[in-house]
Amino acid sequence: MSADPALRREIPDATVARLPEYLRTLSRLAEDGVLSVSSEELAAEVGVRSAQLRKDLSHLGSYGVRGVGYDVETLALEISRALGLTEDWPVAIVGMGNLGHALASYSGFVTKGFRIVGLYDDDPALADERIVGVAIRPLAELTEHHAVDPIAIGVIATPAPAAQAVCDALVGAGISSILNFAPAVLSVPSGVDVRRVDLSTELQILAFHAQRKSLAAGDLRSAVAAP
Amino acid sequence: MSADPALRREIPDATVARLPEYLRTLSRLAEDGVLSVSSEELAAEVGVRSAQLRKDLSHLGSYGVRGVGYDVETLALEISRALGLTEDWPVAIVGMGNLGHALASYSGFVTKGFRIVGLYDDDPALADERIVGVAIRPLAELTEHHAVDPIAIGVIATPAPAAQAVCDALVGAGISSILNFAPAVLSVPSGVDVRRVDLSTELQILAFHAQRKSLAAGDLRSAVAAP
DNA sequence: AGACGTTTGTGAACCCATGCACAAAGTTGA
DNA sequence: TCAACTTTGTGCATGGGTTCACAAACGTCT
Repeated sequence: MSADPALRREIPDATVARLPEYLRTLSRLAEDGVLSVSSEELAAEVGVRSAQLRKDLSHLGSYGVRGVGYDVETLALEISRALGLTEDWPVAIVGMGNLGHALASYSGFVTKGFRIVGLYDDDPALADERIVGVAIRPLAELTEHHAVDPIAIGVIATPAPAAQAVCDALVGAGISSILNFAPAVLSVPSGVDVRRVDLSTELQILAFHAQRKSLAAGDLRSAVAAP
Repeated sequence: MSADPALRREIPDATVARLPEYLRTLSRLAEDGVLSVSSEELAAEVGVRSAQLRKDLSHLGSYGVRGVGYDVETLALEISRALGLTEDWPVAIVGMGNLGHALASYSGFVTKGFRIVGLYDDDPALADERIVGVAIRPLAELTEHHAVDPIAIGVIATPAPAAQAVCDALVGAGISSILNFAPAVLSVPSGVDVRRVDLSTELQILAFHAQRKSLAAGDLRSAVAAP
């Protein structure tokens, strides 16, 4: 009777960030032949509180059955729909160094919905190499390519100094969703969505906590000062 | 007169997550010969509000000068200290497929403080290959290696099904900081710190927002229901 | 020396996210 | 059919994080 809440209500960012994890776990359960899960069980698998899981799911609609739990198949489908994975998302990768190669051949990349349609690099040494059936082309051909076969998401896998120029090229071609692996802050017009994945940032955060642990563990060299 | 606040106070997680970005930007400014920045300028570079930057920095101590700003060199050093980057962090990578290779040769990896001391993979085809001067060894040698030349951080770059076993091996050897690139939730004893980086999660979040944008942009097919 | 302009550091208000606890709703079994 | 049990969906309280706004502190200029 009521419209799909995923299209009408606002889904909090924190929830959206967890939906892929729920979906992945549900897919695994489905493969294992599990038909139904309770919020308690699923939450335990994913590593969150059951109340949080239920509240997250409530933002997409009411797909559970009280006293029973959630149908695995149905819930997976509804999360896929909410995330937009029932559509097809053509992806282009710019920068085919080590990281670009790894991304292009990463199997998890090709999972539902995502499809690599373009690989770009200006290095002539890479020209016309093919990865997963897609040729590597110079970046200048991006706009032309995009006009023929539209790209929804651009992935930047270049060194940091080139990232802003590549980003400008992507935005200029009309791409408004960008995943940036370069350690650089990109400035983009409003309406363009950038997410950054940064290895060294993650390492530094780990280092911070490791340092905290080692200091807490009775390393009294640091107790330099007193009141 | 007072002790280093970084060692006495608690630094919020949200702040810690931003410190690497501040540090990177400060390093770039230092290279460009900039001696001093205001919170307003630095915040603009990083893409945060100046009040947030000041509050973040206030957690490490009081290193600014009112009416002037922050000394670039000093602030970079203090952030490095807070993050623990004045120490040396030996890193091991497990899983030398495409991603492992890319990580090992990633230049940003070797930046201050981090040093690759071990590469592991059980595939005999990779045995004794060397990357950046480090040999690839079978995972069974991890514990022995760790005893001789301690490893602070373990990086998991294997396929998802192998991730938990690798994680158990790392934890068993005594490593308590883990960076996980496999799309799997790892269960670890308390005291072990795991951070996950997942490409397909990031893509799915982008897809969600892209879908939202296209729905909002006058795509009225979806306006199915009305009161 | 003193007034003025600038910028930091932080108290206070707001906002979002998490976790608790329970009523509502469904199933199962007698 | 009805009672007992299970599990969802959610109102409410709690806690962190972000932003505002301003007093305190510093340099500069006269």
